Amino acid sequence: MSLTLSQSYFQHRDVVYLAKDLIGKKITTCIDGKTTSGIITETEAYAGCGDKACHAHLGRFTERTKVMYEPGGIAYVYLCYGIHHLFNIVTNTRGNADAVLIRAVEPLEGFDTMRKRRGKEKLDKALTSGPGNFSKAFGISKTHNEMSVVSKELNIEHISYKPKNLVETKRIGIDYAEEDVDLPWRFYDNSSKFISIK
DNA sequence: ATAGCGATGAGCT
DNA sequence: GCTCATCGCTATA
Repeated sequence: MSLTLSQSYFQHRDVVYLAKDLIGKKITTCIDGKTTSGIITETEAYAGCGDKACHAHLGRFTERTKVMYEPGGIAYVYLCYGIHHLFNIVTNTRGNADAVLIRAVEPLEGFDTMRKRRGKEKLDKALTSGPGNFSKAFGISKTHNEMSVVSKELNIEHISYKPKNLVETKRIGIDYAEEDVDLPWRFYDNSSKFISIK
């Protein structure tokens, strides 16, 4: 049994709760006619204006970040290091600019499509672990910025899967975030090998 | 107009 | 563990 998560699910006010709750959910993309899916194994929460690691810190509102202020349930995709497309789900209600970064998934369907998009022969953990790798394997790019995550192309379902060893720890790559660097807002299922780094 | 740099990943040692 | 590719975003002027 599975249930597609609704727009209102993503409008929950606590982005940290959502980041944790999304571990073990199933994410599916149907892009360029190719279906790929997997179990979410790693996420991070970014908590809007008050979070020094968040792109919307202090209400920063630019061409890039404006999508974060929309009501929850749409994608925020941006280019990192000029190379990697990083996929986030905007959460909370309008004006709050919270988001959950998807950092890794464990593949379920579309192995051949993922391998082809990644240019990899082997099915090792690097196929879909790490935010840039996940996005590439699932066919997500900046053209999907602002797309609904309650759609045919992109959706998330509750499935009968329970994370067996849920770890809470500090976020990756945000050394500039001063007193917010150590917030335990990264979550991963340590029973999966599809994790970016431990 | 432009300098500085980043929510990374791959390859090599 | 270390280097570096690569370019859009941001702030500053």
